[in-house]
Amino acid sequence: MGRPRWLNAEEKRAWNAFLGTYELLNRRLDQQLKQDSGISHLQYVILARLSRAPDRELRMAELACAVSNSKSGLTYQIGQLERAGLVRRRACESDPRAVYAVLTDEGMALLEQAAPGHVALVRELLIDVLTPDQLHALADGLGEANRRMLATGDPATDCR
Amino acid sequence: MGRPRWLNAEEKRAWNAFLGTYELLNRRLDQQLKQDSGISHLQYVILARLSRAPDRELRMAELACAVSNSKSGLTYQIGQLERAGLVRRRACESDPRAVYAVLTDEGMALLEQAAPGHVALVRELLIDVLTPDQLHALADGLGEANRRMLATGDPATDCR
DNA sequence: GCGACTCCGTTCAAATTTGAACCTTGATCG
DNA sequence: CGATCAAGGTTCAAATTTGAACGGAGTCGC
Repeated sequence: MGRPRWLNAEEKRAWNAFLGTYELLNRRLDQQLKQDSGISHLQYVILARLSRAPDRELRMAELACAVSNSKSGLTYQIGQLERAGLVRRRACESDPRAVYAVLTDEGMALLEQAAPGHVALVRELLIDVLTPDQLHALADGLGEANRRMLATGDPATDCR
Repeated sequence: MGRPRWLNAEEKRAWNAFLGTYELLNRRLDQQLKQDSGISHLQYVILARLSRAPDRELRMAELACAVSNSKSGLTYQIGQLERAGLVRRRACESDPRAVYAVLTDEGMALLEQAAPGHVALVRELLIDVLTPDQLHALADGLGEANRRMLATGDPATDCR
């Protein structure tokens, strides 16, 4: 391996924009969701993921992986959501070790109430700011980066 | 305002890829930096930002803004970095309220030691995965989103 | 000079995240 | 069977983040 290949100006620009956009965006989404619906962005993502699953339920490990969260982190969040009545835990009949997180009707209702404002903000702050070409490039490029990291991921490391 | 404009398939793809990539990437960078250099990704970003500043120093508020962090969060991190000898606080002579965070020689040395591996991983996981067109689109698109959020930001809200 | 504001950075308690350790089963192999 | 190892979730303590105060100074208009 030779000398480190530093980032050139455009690469730096892209990298900094990527980091900055995420931080800013995540914070705005968090604030809006908390204010309007009393849940965090992470909780929204969890509820949304469950709502798309068959029977609106998913196993803990699978859900953790789907929202790029750790096992223990998910245990905590599901605990919060359960206390709020938005999610319910269900034991798996075939495998005693497994636990399903199930979206309740209340959870679905909250999600439907929160979604319009959330999506509108995502549009305003990111999606609608991009040109169609940029949107496409972002979907392709980041999609590929995503795929590679998932493929490379140390499987022992929580899927994270 | 009419019915909510939901995200179409490509928009969803872009949005999910964006969120997922950040989560995965940030975690990998964190692990690598902790393992190789004993600092978190956030701490790396702070040190790196300081290293680029005139006299390697920046005021707390400015630094907080530059790394998209909260004031109290930065106070904490600078405390940690100071304990480790990587950063030092300096009072401002002209304004008694102001505090400068200064990168020490040790901090600079650590940064220089950490940088090659860090940059290599950023390349491997993101930059080098993108085509030149995608890189350009990302820099432009996310740069613009970034700019707008900074412009829109409630100035009272910590600059976050 | 006074009052009303704002800015700067810190402090504090509460909420969340992290990572390792742990407890239960499954699965696999002799 | 019995041993070993991996998988699935939870628990726990420690580290970090959050957001709302707070205290001390500047600033501005009057």
